Amino acid sequence: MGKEIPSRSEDYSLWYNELVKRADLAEHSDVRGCMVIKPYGYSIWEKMQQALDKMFKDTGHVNAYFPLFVPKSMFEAEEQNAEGFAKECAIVTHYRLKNDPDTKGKLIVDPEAKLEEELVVRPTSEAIIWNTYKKWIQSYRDLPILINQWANVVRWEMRTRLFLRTAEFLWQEGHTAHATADEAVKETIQMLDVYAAFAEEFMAMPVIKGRKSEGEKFPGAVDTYCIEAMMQDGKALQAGTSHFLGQNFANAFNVQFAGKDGKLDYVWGTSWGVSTRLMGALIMAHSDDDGLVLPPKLAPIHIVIVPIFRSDDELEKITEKADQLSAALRKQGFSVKFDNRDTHKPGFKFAEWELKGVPVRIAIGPRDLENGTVEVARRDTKEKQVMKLDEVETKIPALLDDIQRNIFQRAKAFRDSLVTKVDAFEDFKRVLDEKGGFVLAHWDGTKETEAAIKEQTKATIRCIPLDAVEENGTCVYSGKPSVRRVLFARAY
RNA sequence: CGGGGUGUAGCGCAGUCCGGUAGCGCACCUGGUUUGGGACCAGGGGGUCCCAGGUUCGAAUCCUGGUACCCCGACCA
Repeated sequence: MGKEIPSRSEDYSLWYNELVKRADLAEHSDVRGCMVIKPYGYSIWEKMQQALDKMFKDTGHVNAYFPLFVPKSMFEAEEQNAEGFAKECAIVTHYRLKNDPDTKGKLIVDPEAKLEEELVVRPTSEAIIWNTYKKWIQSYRDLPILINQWANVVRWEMRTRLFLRTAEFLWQEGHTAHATADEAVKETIQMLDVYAAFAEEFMAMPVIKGRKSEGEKFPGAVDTYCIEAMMQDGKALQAGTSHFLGQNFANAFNVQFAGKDGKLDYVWGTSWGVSTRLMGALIMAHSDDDGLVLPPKLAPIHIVIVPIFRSDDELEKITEKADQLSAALRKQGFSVKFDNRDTHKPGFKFAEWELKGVPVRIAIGPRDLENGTVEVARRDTKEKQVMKLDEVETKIPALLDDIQRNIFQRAKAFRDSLVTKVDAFEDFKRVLDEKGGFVLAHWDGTKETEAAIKEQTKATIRCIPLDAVEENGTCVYSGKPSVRRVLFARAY
């Protein structure tokens, strides 16, 4: 293993790939398009899951689990959705292998074990879930249904990248059913708000909430809402989506309920999800050329204590102090690692824990023992300070809070600096090429213009921001009238 | 799925053009000296050269096919 990872400015993609591997987050498996999420990476995902799961529960949702396999006929029931995903579905056609009669020790698919009906490996679960909801819903008294599931899904991607796009990925998908359109829309927006709050408060990643254009929305949805984040290379990343499904799936699966007046009506639906892609967002939003920078709220290890010693005797004395300090910090709910390996020098450990993004490092050496101090270093700014040993346990919580806040502020200042209003198409192209980031521009609302802009600039409409101000203008491409600016960017 | 590149020790790479004993750095093991920002010296272990065929006395090297990954495009969370 070399010492340095490639720098962001030299090769951003290489920096990202190397960082993911070197920080022990994930690696490519020998299965095409699929990755292994390693323990350190998975523990960050678990932190995300815990925070999100609590937010879902707090808003009245419960968890359940639906099958991985969806019969093809069930999958194709909602046509828009089926068409949208058709090109990237894995399909199970057989249920048995047998010994190859021609080659000893090899197996072949048993041609006699062909399934009556093929099974689609879920790229998303609307079909099986609405097929199930049909059995659960008769009356308005059965509504709403507010269910989430944590699951894996498969989308057969042509080109994959660790965390950002893999053939199989982990996510959560919420699927709710409501008696009125109004209630379903409120649910859609509520979950968008949950995602935005999670991104900003836990991931320390500022996001822009908005609605997708017709061309970018989820197949099968009436409206798709999203949160859009900005990465350090000036490309946007969709970090979460929340869909108002209207009655599309209820229609497709014939899910009706009797209202108070006894009349039958189709059920209104929503679905919403975030995936392990958030890991990619987290990495690209904050990390630097020395490695990961993790917000304390998602860091598996908050504080690492590194002893500096020459003799066993010194280590013993330092260990005593470190153990006391660890106990006091753990009591406050922090995760503390005492790195007492005698096989590596302190400098090596400093670099390694920086690579892994541990927010706070405490070094204790012979000088500190004499003076009753420790050296405290923060990962986000790399600043060091000497602290009285007996003050550490009271000062660390504020320091971690400050790191969490600072990471967010830094990301927000960066993001804000990359939001540019433009009115002329020449400027539009120039800003994308020279500066990158988000471009706020007027759009005439047609898919032809959207497609033409994408064709010529590689930029897509990321969203129509929910807080967009109503202002009269002319479309940056066609010159036709427009009433608000929309958010463009090149995106992951 | 199209264009380009790469696959050689755990990791990063040289060797391939021009066929002839498989190398380097890091990591690993042993011993010693070290330890406040990625230690040093000495010794040592480790290889189906991506896979399958072919050419050849002989293939990491040449030929054919396959496969995986990376970059650029198209598609997409």
